[in-house]
Amino acid sequence: MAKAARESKNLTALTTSRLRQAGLRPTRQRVELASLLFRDHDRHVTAESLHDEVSKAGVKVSLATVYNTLHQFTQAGLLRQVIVDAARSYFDTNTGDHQHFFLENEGLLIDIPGETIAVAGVPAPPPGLAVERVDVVVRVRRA
Amino acid sequence: MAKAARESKNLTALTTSRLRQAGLRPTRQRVELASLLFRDHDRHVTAESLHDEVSKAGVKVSLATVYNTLHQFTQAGLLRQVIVDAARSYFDTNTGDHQHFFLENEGLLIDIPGETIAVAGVPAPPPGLAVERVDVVVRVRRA
DNA sequence: TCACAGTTTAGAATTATTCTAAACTGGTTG
DNA sequence: CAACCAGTTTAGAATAATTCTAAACTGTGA
Repeated sequence: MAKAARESKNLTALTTSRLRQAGLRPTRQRVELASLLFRDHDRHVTAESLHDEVSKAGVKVSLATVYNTLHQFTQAGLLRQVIVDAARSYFDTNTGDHQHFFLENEGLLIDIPGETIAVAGVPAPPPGLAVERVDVVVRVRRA
Repeated sequence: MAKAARESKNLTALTTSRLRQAGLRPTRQRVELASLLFRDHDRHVTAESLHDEVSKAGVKVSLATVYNTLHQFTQAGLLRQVIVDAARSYFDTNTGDHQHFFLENEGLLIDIPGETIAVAGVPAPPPGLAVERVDVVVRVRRA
């Protein structure tokens, strides 16, 4: 077996067990999307961009499935949704504690490691409410 | 002239000059929307919510005009757009330095004064980019 | 009072996203 | 290993927020 094929098989096997552990049936589509997504640990995709990517790779997956899958992965804790743009939703393969630069012009997200930024003085939330997350978005533009 | 009418006339006059200063022609619709918006200094509205409010007040303004006006006011620096919800855009009458609690369940925004929260350690942006704003959103839920 | 640039508007158009109902497919069972 | 079925995928319709368009209207300066 050629090296590339061996690696691909390996990736598929890894992805499959990762999905199973997350309680998701490893269907062809989910394995293919997950393989693309989790190849790198700091990817930021849009439903549209991921659909383009998977399509260009010659794989046939409907846009509806991409949406479904992104939401399922998010619920399973494999992805995190990032809300920075009124026009579309981003999903981040980095689910750990971290923040973002957002390039408003290009619609590009860049991770800022969690230890880098410190947010002090967050007041106690109104009674009966629990803090779920503190998001910091550093909006930047081409000067 | 009755007290209420006198106050209303006063508000209208104030609003009118405020709009003129912002370089916006004080049309009936703009004056009416501005009067509602800037009565309080910490309002958070949605195009839909503002349109409902103005309609219930018996004023006839189209939804398209509400959208136009919110964007014009934002460009003129009278409002600030807040992006916290993938489903809709919020506009904030507080344009100063401050942050927000966002009640995910209710879709409600609450201001956190600018001095309260301190963000330290924001890294220099990638070359050629300038920081435009640092947004902090404290997402909370009913416990 | 006139004229016109700037506004408003109804309704169509657009765009991201979700829904629906029918076809399909992993995984399990006999 | 064949049949079954709950869970998935899909095309296309539906939805919802927002923007666009072209025609009617209105402040404002002369």
